[in-house]
Amino acid sequence: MPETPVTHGRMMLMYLLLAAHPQGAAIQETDAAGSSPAEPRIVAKTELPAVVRELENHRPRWIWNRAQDWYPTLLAAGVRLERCHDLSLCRTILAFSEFTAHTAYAREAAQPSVDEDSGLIRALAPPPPPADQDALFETPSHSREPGVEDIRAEFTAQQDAVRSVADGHRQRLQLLLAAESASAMIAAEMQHSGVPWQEGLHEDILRRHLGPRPAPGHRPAALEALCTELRTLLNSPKLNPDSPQDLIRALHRNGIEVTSTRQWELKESAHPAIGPLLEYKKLSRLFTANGWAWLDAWVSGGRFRPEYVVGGVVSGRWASRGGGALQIPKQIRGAVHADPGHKLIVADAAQLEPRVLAALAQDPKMAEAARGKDLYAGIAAQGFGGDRSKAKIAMLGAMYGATTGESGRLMPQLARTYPRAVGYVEQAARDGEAGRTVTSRLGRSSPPPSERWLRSQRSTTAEEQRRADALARSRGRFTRNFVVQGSAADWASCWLAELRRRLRALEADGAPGPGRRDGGELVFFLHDEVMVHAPEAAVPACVRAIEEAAAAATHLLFGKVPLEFPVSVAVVDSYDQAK
DNA sequence: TCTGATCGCGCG
DNA sequence: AAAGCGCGCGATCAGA
Repeated sequence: MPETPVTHGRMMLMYLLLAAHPQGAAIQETDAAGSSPAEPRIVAKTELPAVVRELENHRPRWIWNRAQDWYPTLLAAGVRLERCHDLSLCRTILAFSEFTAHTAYAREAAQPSVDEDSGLIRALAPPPPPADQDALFETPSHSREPGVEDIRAEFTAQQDAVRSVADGHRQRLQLLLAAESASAMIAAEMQHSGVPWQEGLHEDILRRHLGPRPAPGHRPAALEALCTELRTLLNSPKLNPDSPQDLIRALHRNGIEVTSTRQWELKESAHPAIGPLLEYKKLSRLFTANGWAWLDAWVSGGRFRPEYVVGGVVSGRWASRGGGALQIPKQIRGAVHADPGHKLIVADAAQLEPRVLAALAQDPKMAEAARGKDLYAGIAAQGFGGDRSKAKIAMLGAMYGATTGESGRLMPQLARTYPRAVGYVEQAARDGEAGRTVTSRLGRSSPPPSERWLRSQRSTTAEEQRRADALARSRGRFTRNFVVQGSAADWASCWLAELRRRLRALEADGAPGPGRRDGGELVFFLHDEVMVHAPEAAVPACVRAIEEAAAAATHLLFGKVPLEFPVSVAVVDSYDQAK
């Protein structure tokens, strides 16, 4: 492998392709244009971590199909990398972005059938199931793993596509691709570190609410007692409260006229059975979703290790698989607990989405309302007679497309005060209804309408037309929300990436030592919230890093704007102490 | 007995 | 107090 290229005294960025090879892996240097001065180096799987660690000294950008294929193994071997380009995630963005819609790349990439056997096509499909023990029935794979030439070709094609984007949009798109790739690394690193979780504390919570762990197939004592009580109160000795059908029949027999068994509807009734029923539902949820079985399945060695799916939501948000990582209930957050000598730093971007909307729409009046820490209070003062809850409902209604109820009624009032902000989401809704796509700040576009949707819009009969209109409005609500949620996801990705960079720098600043990590570690991310697990001594520096990263993200997305994106930071021992 | 849809609820 | 976005997941239920 050649020395780090140096030009005019400035270090040039080195790109290293990393691809599968029959003998393990192939590594090849390349430049931004995709040409390579040397032959690939073939490395055995067992040697890979050492080789990669050595090459990392050149601070290259690693180009791979999916971070998920390579990075977890490297992390397990103690290798952390600085930057990468995740072709698979970037492909998905470039295939649908309006910024690249004019390119041949997008036309081909958006057609999954075109290159069925490049292996790269998996970018557009769900990832393959985890390797199964059932290798006997392995389907003959017609999509081979992409080799180093495939990787290079894809990288070159992506670079070409990005280069052809108009000035202004190009920089945003480059930022999005870099942030998305950084997210892929962060997700792998979080999976590796896990969320600090004290099983004992979790079990305490379960015992307190449910009683001791029941035998398999049985309800815990607290649920059993409530079930008995409900059967008596509803005169239904065989009632299964877990069955909505069974339950609704029993409720009707007792004169409780509900159309569903949702809690908000049940709360309307004053029947003596409602209290215990709501209690049953609450505890049942705890038992089935985050009870002992969950603890067995997902927590080990004091860590909760979920799987994050970067780009798993079309808007750019992360999704997760297994363990419901993005739905940790408030009820059990007490089990998320810092290690001895450590703290959890929990930070969230206050009212991120409405602030993003104000910046997107460049609404001066709403920017003014956002001057203080509490945007909803600002909006309330300007147009809702100081009523914060009304202001919040109106704002959420604007971003989600509410038409009825209080939220819908408040919309005209909001539109009068903030014509630009409301106009922005209204335009996005009209675009969606007309079948057009919409785009986030950094260039992630909503998917085009499906064939079925387009067919429905050409319907003729009155009944069909009515349904088609409903579908159009539904798509309008989606695109209306997409511009806000997607741009907020853009902001959050930049925040994460900037924070990761700063935390790495803190580590480097510390006294040297083998395997030393005292700069604080990102352990959790939830749309607009991050959690850093840090030694107490590092807490102040980590808090600064979080705040600086937020300011950096704001500047990266919007440049100089008269608008702040404040983060609220809590330094705590356990997650339930935050907020 | 298995599979996919539906309900309901957790999170932002 | 209650209808409008995005998700994952477990239990139940309908249909094969």
